[in-house]
Amino acid sequence: MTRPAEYTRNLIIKAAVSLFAEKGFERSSVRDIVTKARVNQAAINYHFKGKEGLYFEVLKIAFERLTENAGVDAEELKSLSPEQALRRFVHHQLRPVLFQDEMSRYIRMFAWESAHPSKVFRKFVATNTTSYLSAAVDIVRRFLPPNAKERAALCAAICLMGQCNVFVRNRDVFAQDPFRIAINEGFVDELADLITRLVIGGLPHVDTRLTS
Amino acid sequence: MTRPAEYTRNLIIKAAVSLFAEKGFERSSVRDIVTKARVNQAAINYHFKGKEGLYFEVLKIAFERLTENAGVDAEELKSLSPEQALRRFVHHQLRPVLFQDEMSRYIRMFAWESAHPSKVFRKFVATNTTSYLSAAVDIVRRFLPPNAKERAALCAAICLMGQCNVFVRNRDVFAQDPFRIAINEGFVDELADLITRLVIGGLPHVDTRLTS
DNA sequence: AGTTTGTTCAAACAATTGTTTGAATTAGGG
DNA sequence: CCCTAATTCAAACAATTGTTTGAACAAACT
Repeated sequence: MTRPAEYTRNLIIKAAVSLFAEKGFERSSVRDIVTKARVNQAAINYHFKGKEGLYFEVLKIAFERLTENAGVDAEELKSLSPEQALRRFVHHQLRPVLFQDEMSRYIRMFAWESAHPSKVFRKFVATNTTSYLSAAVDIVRRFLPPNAKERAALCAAICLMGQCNVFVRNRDVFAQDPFRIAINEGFVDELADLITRLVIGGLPHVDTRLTS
Repeated sequence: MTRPAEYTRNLIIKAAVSLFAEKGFERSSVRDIVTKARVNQAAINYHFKGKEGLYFEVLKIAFERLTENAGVDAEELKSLSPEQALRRFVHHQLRPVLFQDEMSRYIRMFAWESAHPSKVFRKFVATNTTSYLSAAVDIVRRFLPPNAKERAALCAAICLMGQCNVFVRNRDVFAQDPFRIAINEGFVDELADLITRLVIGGLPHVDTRLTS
């Protein structure tokens, strides 16, 4: 073998994560990916059975890494106060606004998916029993009235993610003309604080009507 | 002239609004549009100088209609209590989850843009002095501490829109498997109530730090 | 050494995209 | 009635997309 297969696979995955995070799945072409990975055109189809296969693999990796190295661990969650847990979570979600590290790229990928889920992603969440929202649901529920319906917690979690994601996706838009927000560490801290306060203040007032 | 030009233009615009609302600008092909409008392939380029020209026209119309027939009018706003105004606004934003009328389609188009602004849209907001966020900013500000920075109001408005938009865009996703939310009038009412309470409860706690 | 197996590569393929072309058609003004 | 200008139309174009092909290649096993 000219070059170990594993090596090429990793090159492709690394390039794919970078591009999928930057512009989402649909807007990333296989030619962009193979160019960035410095591998041959046909490599993606050989190793992953096509672009969608590659994406599925990437999603799997991202989900694993994110759950094992989440902002809040399942047990750690209980040791934290509800507010601390929420604050940590929001910070974690807003990470990709600022940083370009591995975790940020994964979060950003999911942010794109939350805007417009791809076919592959839907298949992915169908096979993965653990919802990618469950962390948010757990965190949110501790603020809700004890008799709040499960569905209310789900909707509140979706709202929470929506608020964070809009900033993650549109990072560069807000940096530009009509807004001119300087995106730096200070801004992210304050934004995280704003969202945290918003949610903490609001959640207890969510009533229990949402039909389950 | 075989058919009045105005007539064809309107056919195209109507079909385009429908498709842009359904899947967004990029995912709507000119062939889909001309098929739906029952006009010739070249008609879009003849009447609008290309797909982007058509979209710009559609955005202009949508923005006009939405501002003149907004959920809350600029003067009407003052006559309403802050809570009433917010509630009306949220309901208005959530409309396309349920209805398929003209206004809903416009709102849905902007919801797509809030997920990933197109080149055309950025040019559009650049030429339109009135921000498409200004209504949300006005509504949100009345809940903020009086000394809250302008930027805090902007961020809070973005959060508000983000919460509504995520449901508008993903309407059919939430209706399906992992969630199975029955999307009906009752659900939308309760969702609007949830978001309204969230925001009302949270906004007063937003502090004034956000650097301007 | 020779064969097999796994991997890379350049090229071509088929499908889809937005746009252009040039002739055909139609309505209105002289 | 004819001529001009506006509009429609079928066809082709150029560019981009994801995928397939078949030869070339390198390592491992017999």
